[in-house]
Amino acid sequence: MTPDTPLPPQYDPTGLEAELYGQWERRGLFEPASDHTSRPAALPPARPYVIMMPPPNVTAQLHMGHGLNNSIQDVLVRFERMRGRDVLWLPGTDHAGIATQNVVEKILAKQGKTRFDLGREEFERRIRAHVQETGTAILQQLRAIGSSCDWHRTYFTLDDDLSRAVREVFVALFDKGLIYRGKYIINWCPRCLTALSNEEVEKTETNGKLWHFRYPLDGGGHIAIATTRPETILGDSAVAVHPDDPRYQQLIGRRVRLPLADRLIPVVADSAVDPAFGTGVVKVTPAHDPLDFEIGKRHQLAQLDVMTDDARMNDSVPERFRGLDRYVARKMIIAEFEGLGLLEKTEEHHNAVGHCYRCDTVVEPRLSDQWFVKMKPLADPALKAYQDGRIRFIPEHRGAEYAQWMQNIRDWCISRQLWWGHRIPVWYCDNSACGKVSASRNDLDHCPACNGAVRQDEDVLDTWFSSQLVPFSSLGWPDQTDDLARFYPGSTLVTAPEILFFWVARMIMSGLEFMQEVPFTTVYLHGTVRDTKHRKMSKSMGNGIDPLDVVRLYGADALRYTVVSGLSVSTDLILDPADLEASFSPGRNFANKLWNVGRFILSNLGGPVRPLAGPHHNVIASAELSLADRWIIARCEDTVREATAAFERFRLNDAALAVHRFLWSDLADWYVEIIKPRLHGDQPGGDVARAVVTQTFDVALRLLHPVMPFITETLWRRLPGRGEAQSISISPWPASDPRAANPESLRRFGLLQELVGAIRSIRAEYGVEPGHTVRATVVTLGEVAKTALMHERSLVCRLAKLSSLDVTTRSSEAPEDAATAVLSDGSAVTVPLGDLVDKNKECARLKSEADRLTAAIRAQEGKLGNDQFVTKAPAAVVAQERKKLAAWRDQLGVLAEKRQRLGCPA
RNA sequence: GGGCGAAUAGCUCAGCGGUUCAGAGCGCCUGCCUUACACGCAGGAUGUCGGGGGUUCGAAUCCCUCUUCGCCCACCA
Repeated sequence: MTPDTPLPPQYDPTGLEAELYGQWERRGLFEPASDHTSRPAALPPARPYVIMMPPPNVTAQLHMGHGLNNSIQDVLVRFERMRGRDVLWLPGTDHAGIATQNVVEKILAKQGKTRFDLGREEFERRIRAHVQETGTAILQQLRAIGSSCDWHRTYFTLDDDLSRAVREVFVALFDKGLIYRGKYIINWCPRCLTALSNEEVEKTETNGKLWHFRYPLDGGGHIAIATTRPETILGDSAVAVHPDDPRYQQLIGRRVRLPLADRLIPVVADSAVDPAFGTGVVKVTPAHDPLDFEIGKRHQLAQLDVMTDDARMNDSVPERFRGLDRYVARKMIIAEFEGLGLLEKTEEHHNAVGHCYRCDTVVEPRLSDQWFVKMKPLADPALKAYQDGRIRFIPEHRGAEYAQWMQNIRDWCISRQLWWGHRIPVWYCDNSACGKVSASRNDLDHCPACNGAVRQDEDVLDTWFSSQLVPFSSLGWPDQTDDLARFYPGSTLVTAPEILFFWVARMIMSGLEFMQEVPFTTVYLHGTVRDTKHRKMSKSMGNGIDPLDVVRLYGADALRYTVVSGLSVSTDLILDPADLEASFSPGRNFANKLWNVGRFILSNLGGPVRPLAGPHHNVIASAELSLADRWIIARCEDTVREATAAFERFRLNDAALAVHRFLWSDLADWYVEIIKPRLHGDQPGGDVARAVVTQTFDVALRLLHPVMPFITETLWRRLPGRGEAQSISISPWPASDPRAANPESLRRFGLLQELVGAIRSIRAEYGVEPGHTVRATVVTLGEVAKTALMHERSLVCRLAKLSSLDVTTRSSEAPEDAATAVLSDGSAVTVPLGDLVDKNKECARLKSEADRLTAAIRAQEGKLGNDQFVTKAPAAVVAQERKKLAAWRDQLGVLAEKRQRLGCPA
């Protein structure tokens, strides 16, 4: 669409948005280059504004969560760009180890194959091919919603550069003694066949059972234990009681015969046992429970692993259990205990069971050799950064969560038994006499100690190990690049609270460790997108909304407006997947309204617009300005201040709504209506009106641009003196100009609006035909108000459809039989009844209304006179019915009074 | 089991530490195709601001308590 094409009456974003985005991108407007001559002078501080996109999974499709997150980021980015900051918004994708591997394994499964059939190299190749195919989709989709990222700096966490950073970090931490390998209880996903970090386990409250079993004591008698996981009984290597528990003193040191397994195990005393839980006796299974593991260590107990990788019973258990799934084994074990008369009782018990965050399988605590990062030394500075105020959270209370996690941090299990990811850069010497373990930045082909053969660790690193580095790895670190110097640290991080610990906290820790500075100063955690039942939107639940559908049907601007105006700090965004119209039509309607105000203004400019005086882009009060002119300028100024402050405080909804109110309620509904005659030459002041409307509209477009970039760009370019060569996205942010503020005009015009509204109200109440004019008299409280109103008499007459307007300070001059309304300044407006109603028709109408009411009152009286109703119905209902009756009686009184005043026949 | 947040019109939410704060959008009702817009214009109805108690001249707004939702954390087997 060229600037000369006439604008159609309905805004249609189709095609237009993509075209504009292409132009912006081609012109490099989203790059932080400083050579845009048209870029406004930077406001202090001149530090670049850097925002780091939470990297979506490389194979992900855009969903509403992305839509929300990126809309917010883009609003902030565009706002700061217009304010003259050197802006970098760095986009990227995450290789998402487990998730991506799962996707490709699923595809393989359809062909009846597993990754083991293909072998590691071939499998990796397949994943790469898959990523290649789908990998750019999501970044392309981000363009569709207008995200103004710098696509030249796009990163992928498995890129060579970023992989180099990963090795650097691993080796540095290893050398510092902060990375170690060891055999501990870790969370194992029996479906993904890998270890998980604590954060990757989602605890869900489940209604389970607590079984009480009897273990026979060696030498007679028995002892009762309680467990939620009978299948691990076969791995028990002791029974523990609290050392001070008087009930069990004599048992300590004795032995019990473990049923089914038929082994003798000791009764030990350990203060980790809670005497109040269950029977006060706990079975100790060091290989399958973290607490038992600790107890086992203290008492040198055997660690007996009874399960396979995929959570079936292994060969260390009696033959009849071997190969059974853990839950089948559980049932069988319970049944056998029962058969032996050793099941004492079964209690209902609810506890939190861990699930894999990728596949939702119940996680098995399991003894395993894994790599860990010692977190305490990294967490302490990160906690301090928050306590010192170097990092702030929005909303603030999220900071407490962060602090709590940092204070109770546990070591991070970073090895994953996957094939898709950064392979752990550790080589083991095959020479058993040497056995050196080397972490290395470069691949090793021989042992640095003994020169013998080496083999690399088979495992890969947790995806988040690389994600945590992107604030600097994406800028070229470990090299000291110009980008790194210029853009680290960043400014704001915008993300969902779900990944506060996965990602945000770890970025802060690694940033402090390797860059000696926090990676960003503000963490804005926004809400979650939910459906009308407040369930989180997700593809698997089938309650998702595809943002691209919304873009197609309503436009990206409508999507962004909906999201931004509907989300306040610390609340969730509720959308109805079954009714897109309800959710997104307000945004579309606003875009269309804007479009039509724009069309109207543009088509009435009639040539070059005379610029008004003033250094800023706001127009300044001058003698030629009418009350309405001064009012809209003052409202515009208020809106500039309000929107700017709101954006600065992350209150994007407030900003959006402020501009919405200005454009729709003030500019369109009042100001444009008021200046129509002036524009059409019926009244003087046309030039002034054109100048004022153009400049206030220009300001409003710029204020709205961060939220609705496409439509504002389209309209803005058509304003006088502009063209395709210019872009609103790099136009200066509207400056506040104190001279434009005008409380007196706001007050006066407010009264005028009230007056017009009051007269319209009266007209509507009496059902006056739209084309019919009436007379009105305003009684003001003083001469000042009278004079002021006299100035605006013709305006009020037009807006309220009056044939005449008298203004007086004497109430005696108001008509006797009249409808009256009192305004907030104490003045009163009256309209003679004779103008409002046709006497005969009105009398008839009042009569019939009164008759209807009388009948209703009789019926109601009957109802309330009925004892059955009064005694049987709920008190609230009776009260309500009584209230109704009273209201009708009052109404009847009012009607009677009206009839009397009109002089209707009785 | 700890910690935190929320409860305001039928729906989604504002109301930013007391005194034009009882609001917006959607929905609903009435009337209008008024030469920018029916994705619109004008007018209108609706809430003892979750329950109870307290502080105060005055509270949706501050304090206490209860109820109901939601989130985070947690090795009670």
